[in-house]
Amino acid sequence: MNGMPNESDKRMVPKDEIDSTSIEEDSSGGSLNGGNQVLKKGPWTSAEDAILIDYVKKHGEGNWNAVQKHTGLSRCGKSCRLRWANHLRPNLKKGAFTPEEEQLIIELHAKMGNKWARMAAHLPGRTDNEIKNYWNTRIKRRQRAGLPLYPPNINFQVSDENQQSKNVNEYSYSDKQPNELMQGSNFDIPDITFENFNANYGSLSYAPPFPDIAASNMLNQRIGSLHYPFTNPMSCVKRLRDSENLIADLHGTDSDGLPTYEHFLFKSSGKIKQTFGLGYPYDPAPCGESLTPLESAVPGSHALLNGTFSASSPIDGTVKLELPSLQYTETDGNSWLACSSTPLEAADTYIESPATPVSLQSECISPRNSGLLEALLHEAQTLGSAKKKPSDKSSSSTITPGNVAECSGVSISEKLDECNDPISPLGRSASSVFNEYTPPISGSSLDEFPHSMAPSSKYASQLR
DNA sequence: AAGTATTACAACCGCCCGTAC
DNA sequence: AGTACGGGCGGTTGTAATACT
Repeated sequence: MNGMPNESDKRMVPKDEIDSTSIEEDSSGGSLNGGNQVLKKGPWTSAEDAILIDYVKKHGEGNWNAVQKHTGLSRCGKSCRLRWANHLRPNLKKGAFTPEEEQLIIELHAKMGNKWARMAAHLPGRTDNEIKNYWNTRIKRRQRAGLPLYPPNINFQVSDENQQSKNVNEYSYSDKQPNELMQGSNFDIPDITFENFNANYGSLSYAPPFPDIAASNMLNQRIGSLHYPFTNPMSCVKRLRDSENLIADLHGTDSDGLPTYEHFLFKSSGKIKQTFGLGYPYDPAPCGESLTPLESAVPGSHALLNGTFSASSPIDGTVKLELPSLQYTETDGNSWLACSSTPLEAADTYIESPATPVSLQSECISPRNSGLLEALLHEAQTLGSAKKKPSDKSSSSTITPGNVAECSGVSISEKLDECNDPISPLGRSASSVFNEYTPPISGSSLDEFPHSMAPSSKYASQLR
């Protein structure tokens, strides 16, 4: 953003467009409209911009299809609308997002999910597209960094009216499309706040403790379908509840000192459950589908046992990954879930590259970025490296979904125990789970990655 | 230092949906 | 009911910047 030239100063203009002396003459990528006039596609020229601006000044916004008629502009109405909305309209704020804006985006995304336009309404001068692009790059960056999407101190506060009539166990989101629910009249955006976000700005501590990341990623991948489908808050809660049952099933109790999921996932209350259930029906594998704990861990009984996720066997008919509206795994920097990779990352691990190892090396902070995100990433890296140093034996530990491993000779369960996270939802249960369900593997680091287990080229490059 | 590969970002397009007529 | 239009969003592409060899 910062490094990019201002759109108005230096637009990307195809070569075949540069020499164009007339917009009417330019037919790059065009198509015929009803009047057999070639509608131009591709980047707008300054001349076109001027025409459009002039038109809007005279006629106002709207009726975009009339632009072509009135001005002779060889652009379809929609193209005019987008151009105006995203680039030409006044009060557009260009340039990098400020830390405050970044924070707000995170907060809004936690509330709304991928409702870019609605988010843009809260960010004066910003467009939905701009926010979307920002978010997508942020997602990618944080995925690679192994960081959770949301800061730990995100606080989900759901107003009472959001609880309404539904019991947390009653909701059904599998029979509704996301938009139906998101945009439905009954949908209320929960009050989500970043508790002490500003105060903690410089001391965010939600970064995954890196010595644990391998194990936790294995956890993701083993019992990890608990994580994978966490593409929406509701599913997350439900899955957490399922995982709670998992623990109970595996250990006969869910009360052996372990905090409830709500406890460490939400600072405020469990009210969130119902509301988000209405708002985020993206879960590809609704927990209500009565998967047994083991089935949850091994959807389709084949996805995880061999460590590979079969795209041909979507958990619930679709594996399309919706950007999560919430990542419940990161409410507490010390939480077990936070010490694991992000759900999205887990999902990515499954979907994008089943053999993807998870590197502990966080992406370096981009010098082109500044502000909140950088602070978060930097903090994560700092903490990660700090915690990684003392024992070092798990440094650079990587895992593959197909190989729940002993990293550097340390078993996963041991690593989990090392994690020794008192507030882990699984606590030692996690290691027990591993003991029960994970075969030993070898391999210890990304560098030592066997060729056959090498990450996809895409990820390999990203992990560099 | 130069060439190449990768990444980040901006911008556009296409599909879909809701609404108004 | 059908159509036109506006709007939302996911996906894709092109370019500049950066990293790597």
